Amino acid sequence: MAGLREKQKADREKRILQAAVTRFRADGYRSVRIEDLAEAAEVSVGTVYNYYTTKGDILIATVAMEVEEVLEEGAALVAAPPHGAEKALLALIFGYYDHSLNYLSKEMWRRAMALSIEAPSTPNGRRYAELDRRLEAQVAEMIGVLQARGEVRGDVDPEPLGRVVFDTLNQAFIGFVSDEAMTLTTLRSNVRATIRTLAHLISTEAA
Amino acid sequence: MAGLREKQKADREKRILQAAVTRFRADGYRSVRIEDLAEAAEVSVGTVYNYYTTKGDILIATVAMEVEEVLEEGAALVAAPPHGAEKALLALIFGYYDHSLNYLSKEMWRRAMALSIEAPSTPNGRRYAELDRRLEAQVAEMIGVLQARGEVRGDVDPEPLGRVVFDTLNQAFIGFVSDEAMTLTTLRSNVRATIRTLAHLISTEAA
DNA sequence: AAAAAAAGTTGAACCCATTCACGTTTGCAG
DNA sequence: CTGCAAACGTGAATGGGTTCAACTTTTTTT
Repeated sequence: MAGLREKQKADREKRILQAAVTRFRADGYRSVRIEDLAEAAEVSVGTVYNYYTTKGDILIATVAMEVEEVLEEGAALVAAPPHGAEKALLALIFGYYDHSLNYLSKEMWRRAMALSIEAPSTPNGRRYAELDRRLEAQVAEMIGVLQARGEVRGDVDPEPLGRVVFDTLNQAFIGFVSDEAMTLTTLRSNVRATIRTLAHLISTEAA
Repeated sequence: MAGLREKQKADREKRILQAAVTRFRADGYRSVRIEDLAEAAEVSVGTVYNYYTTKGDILIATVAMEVEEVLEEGAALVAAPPHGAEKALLALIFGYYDHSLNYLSKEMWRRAMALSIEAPSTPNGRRYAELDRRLEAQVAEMIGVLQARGEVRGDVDPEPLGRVVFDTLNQAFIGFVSDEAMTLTTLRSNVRATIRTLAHLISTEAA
């Protein structure tokens, strides 16, 4: 299991990914050449391609790290959401947003999203789609919890609703990364307006 | 106005766009080289770049043609929507969908959408975003009409609701073009499920 | 109508992501 | 410990979008 070869492989992969996270953020995804990464990771260009099938693949790997963390934080929130549909949904969504620039720049997000649309059937595309699916499921799960608590109308199915909420937060996020000047504060405020309307519709009449 | 130079310019641009629509659909966006388009349009590679700043730009021009037509058809529907929120919204959305493959293949849509996300601040990206904005506004407009007719609850703002509906139909469409095997029938049925839930929430209680 | 300016065309050169034929290292059998 | 096979690393070559300096054509000026 832990032969020399295995160890070297793990080492090289880690060095490449590390170089990618650093350089992509520092110099921008586009302007980093594979040759730069190879140099920083002390391997050859060919070797980079031995570990990642495309440049975009390296990016997806870093996005995946980010989203995995976000999902974990989200799970904690879903276990005990704040009271009220609006507050609870916004807490979850803002958690996603606030975390989103930890490892990734807006440019990196744009490229990653573009990639997932453009090449959905590649391993990378599938991987990104899978992350989206899990985020969507988490939103639906939270709606289910709120429903069980009697804070959301019982006559709606959490699954399509989760999709609607996810599509909304996702599209707002695309708007955010598409505009270099937009702050997280503005993003939050944009999405709050939309979610408020939705929350109003699905809340039990108590409001 | 109609000097020789103007005429030649219009001619060349039309030939390039025509070549693009034809070749992109026939051979796939990716496998068509700029040199191919240049040859088909009887100009040089450099001239193609004189009319369109990137390959993606040529694509956006064809997408724009398609969406302009769709908006026109949509306007007719908005003027006199079918009765009931669900029916009316679905009629509008299905109109969009049914038209979508007239000039464009799924691959072309994927690339165009990816482009709009990846390069939102280029003229092309802006242009695509503008088309999205107009589609969204049209959905909101229809909701407004339904509200005026008393078929949609008066206590909701059509604008955020239009955004939610648009985000939903857009995301479903992305799912459609991401899966070469998916039929329009399946797309319709997917979106029907989600829109039904939304329509249920916003309809006047009469239901 | 000749000359100069303006506008547009051209295709070879450039840049990079990606590939691939070849060399090197590791694991393992004898 | 030796030698072979498999796995892996290497970097020069390839392909295609994009750029740009030189050349043509159209328009304007005199």
